[in-house]
Amino acid sequence: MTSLRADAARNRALLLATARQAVASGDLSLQLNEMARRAGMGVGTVYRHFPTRRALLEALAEPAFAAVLDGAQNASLHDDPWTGVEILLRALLLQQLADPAFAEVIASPATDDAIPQTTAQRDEFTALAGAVLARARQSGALRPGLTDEDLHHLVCGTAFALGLGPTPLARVEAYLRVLLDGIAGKAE
Amino acid sequence: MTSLRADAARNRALLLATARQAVASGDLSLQLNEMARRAGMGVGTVYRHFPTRRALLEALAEPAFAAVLDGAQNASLHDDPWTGVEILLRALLLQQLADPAFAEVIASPATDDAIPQTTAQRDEFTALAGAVLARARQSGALRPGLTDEDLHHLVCGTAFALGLGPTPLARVEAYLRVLLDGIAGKAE
DNA sequence: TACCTAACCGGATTGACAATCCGTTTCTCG
DNA sequence: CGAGAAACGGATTGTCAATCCGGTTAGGTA
Repeated sequence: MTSLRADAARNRALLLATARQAVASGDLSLQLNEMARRAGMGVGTVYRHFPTRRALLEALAEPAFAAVLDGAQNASLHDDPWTGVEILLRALLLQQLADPAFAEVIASPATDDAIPQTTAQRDEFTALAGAVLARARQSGALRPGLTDEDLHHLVCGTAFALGLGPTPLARVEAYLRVLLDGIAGKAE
Repeated sequence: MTSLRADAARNRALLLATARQAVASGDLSLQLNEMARRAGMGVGTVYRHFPTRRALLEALAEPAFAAVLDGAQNASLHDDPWTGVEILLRALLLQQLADPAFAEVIASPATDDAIPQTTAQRDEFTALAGAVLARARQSGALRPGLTDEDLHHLVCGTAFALGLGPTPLARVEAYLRVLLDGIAGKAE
């Protein structure tokens, strides 16, 4: 099952490219019928590769997810615990702005019907972020009383807030500063 | 137009009650066909009263909107500018948690097809909130560089973040503190 | 009360879209 | 090259939003 048939692989790639372009042009609806039309293939083909809109969404989000994992890795390697938190949260936030598909995936809870890739990435992220946050908490840089989950939610909320404005990228640093100042421990 | 015919008024009220119950039970989809079925009336009746899902949504949000206006009024009357901001933001946040319909309305931009009631409430809120925030800015209690719109978005983002967790109401104060600390001026 | 008309009601119908199913075509391996 | 597995395509079915118009009712008037 590891290797798809040649035509299947071609169609899958074409489909992903088509979907990515749709998302890039602001259409996050990812109507599978429409994707089939644009990619010039039958509806059945689309549904075989991605049984649901969500499956397609998760496949699209995969690279952004990988980028965040890189960021989390960096964060955990940095000497200063608080700087680690900054790096982690900035990476998570920036990727959500860069890729709306990723934003939707990361904001929704893990489900059993997620594709394996996504589940694995999510687990790895939880572990890495957990380490970064634990260290910061230990050092007193992080306000007590906020769980890892709280912080995850707050970053997603910040991405949502940015999305309400006309030029999210122009305001990232401002909103990020609000968040960081808000979650910092008093000892900072 | 000020006074509906008796049957029309009755149906409108019944419809609103049905929709409110649907929202309260966690169904925010507000499918107008479904509302008609549950309220025991024809689809046409529903569509005459509320031509679109959004019209119904805005009608539902009206009381919550009024409550926020009250809160904003209070905020503007309080002596301390920063306390005014706290009151304002807490009211805005709490109403979003209490009424998902209101949350959706307040998070989306003003549109021309909004019902007059909503437009009026939105305008009044903008003015009231603007006064509260201007005073706080003047006093240095508010971090510079954040517009009224930014703050509006940040509150909506916080509501969104709370909605990602299982028990929003239990974490309101924690998240609100993060937000307030984040937007406070250094002179606080 | 009896009538008239504007306002309102209801649900059959149309249109758009998601999702499935299966006969046909294409690939791959021996 | 031939057989069988895998993938393709699109007709079809089911669901839901939204419209349209013939039938019904409220409420004013004489």
